[in-house]
Amino acid sequence: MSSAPERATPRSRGKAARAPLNRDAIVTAALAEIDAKGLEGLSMRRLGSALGVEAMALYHHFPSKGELLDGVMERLLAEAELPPSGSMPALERLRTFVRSYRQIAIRHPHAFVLLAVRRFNTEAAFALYERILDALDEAGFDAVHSARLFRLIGYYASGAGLAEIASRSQEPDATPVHLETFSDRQRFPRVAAVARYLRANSLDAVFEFGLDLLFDEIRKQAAVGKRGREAGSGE
Amino acid sequence: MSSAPERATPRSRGKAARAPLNRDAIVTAALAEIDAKGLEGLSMRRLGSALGVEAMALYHHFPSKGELLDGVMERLLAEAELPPSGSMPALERLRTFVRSYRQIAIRHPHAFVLLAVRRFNTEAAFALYERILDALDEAGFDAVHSARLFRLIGYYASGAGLAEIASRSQEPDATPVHLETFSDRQRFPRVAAVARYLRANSLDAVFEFGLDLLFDEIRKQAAVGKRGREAGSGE
DNA sequence: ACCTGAACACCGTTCAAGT
DNA sequence: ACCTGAACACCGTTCAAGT
Repeated sequence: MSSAPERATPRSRGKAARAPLNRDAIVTAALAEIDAKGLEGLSMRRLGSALGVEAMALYHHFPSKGELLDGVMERLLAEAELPPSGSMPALERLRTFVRSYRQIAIRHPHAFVLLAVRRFNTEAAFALYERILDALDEAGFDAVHSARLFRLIGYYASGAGLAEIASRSQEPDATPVHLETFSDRQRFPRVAAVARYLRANSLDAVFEFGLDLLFDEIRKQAAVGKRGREAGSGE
Repeated sequence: MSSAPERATPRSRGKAARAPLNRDAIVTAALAEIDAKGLEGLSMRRLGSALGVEAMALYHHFPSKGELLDGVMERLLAEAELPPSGSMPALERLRTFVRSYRQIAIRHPHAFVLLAVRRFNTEAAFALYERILDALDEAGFDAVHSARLFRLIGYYASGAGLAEIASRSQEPDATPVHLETFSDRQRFPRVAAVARYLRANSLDAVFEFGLDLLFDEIRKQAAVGKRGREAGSGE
């Protein structure tokens, strides 16, 4: 989805007649590059030549690689789905959000690391925060509990996404022991016994289990103690 | 506390009379470098000169920077505390583990990212898995539920650790909007209302809240449905 | 306004050589 | 066995210059 970069001239096929760059087009190319070659595979020089331009041209649109990566984060975040108020109960909307957040990791395993590691400091991130906190408010939670559940949901979504990446992708330069194929029953019998349920193809079930557990508890909290149940050590 | 690197000669003070390098000493220096200057600040060249050696000497002990980073991960993991069986109830031991895992993030904010982003493929990681799964077994869970709770606990621990990093450290190259000082009540009123409970100094309370919520639910599962309650879609 | 070219100060890693 | 030196193929970014 999201905005397609507009081509100014109809004759933009040779690199001579290229339309002028813009931030959207650069972010699109950067995400494609990361998806294809990994986060380490993105360099300003390679990105430039993918766009038919010298690397230094990019600095006219982004002051640094860091801000370009923030742009990629915003693009990823735009793939998160939080249904509008009224379409379904608040907690169901949040559940949908967490599911869609995990899907970002599955669709963009290399780029998702950015969401886990870099600060969310962009406008789009704050707009998303606002909507999540709105849903928690709608579910009846006060500021203290909204903050706590916001964090809890975030921890789970982030951890689940990272687990997808770790389970499905291979770090080529790492020590060669693999959970997927693990079977040393002598030394790690418990790991061997459980390994088959830890594999990547079990992650869907594991994720839904955890999500149910979390939201069951959240629902209970919403029904019982919400609004005004102070619980110390706020600041 | 882990092994101190042995100095072979008593007269090792000039760089001429340096004791021969070993993996432990290199990992110690690498972690110190990461703690001091961040993950991007670690280069084989700088690490070499910190050890009084050419960068290329390190390749005699580690085949690549990736395997060195695996060594740093093992060192970090050694700081995780999982009390021995019998010292306290199994679920309390796991709770202690999650708390200590978060402390790794607080002590080593830059290096912790490695634990979140790289695969755990080392011996030490598998040994830790084994002990966690042992505790879950002791608490009465079968293989399916052990796997699910193993993941759930991992997601929470990982997410909580990353939140510590994101909240406390500053990415200098990022877009300059900060939650810590946020107060745009016009555009993001809910964020503004909750911001004070999302700040870094609230994270202790938030973490303990989530931990209680998680382990309350885990305890209930252990009491009721454990051992043999199959729940579909295993493989 | 938008982009280029050269340069600066770096990277990880290979490879042959030294002791 | 352990380390060095030179080299290769890269980096992000600055700066002056071009159109």
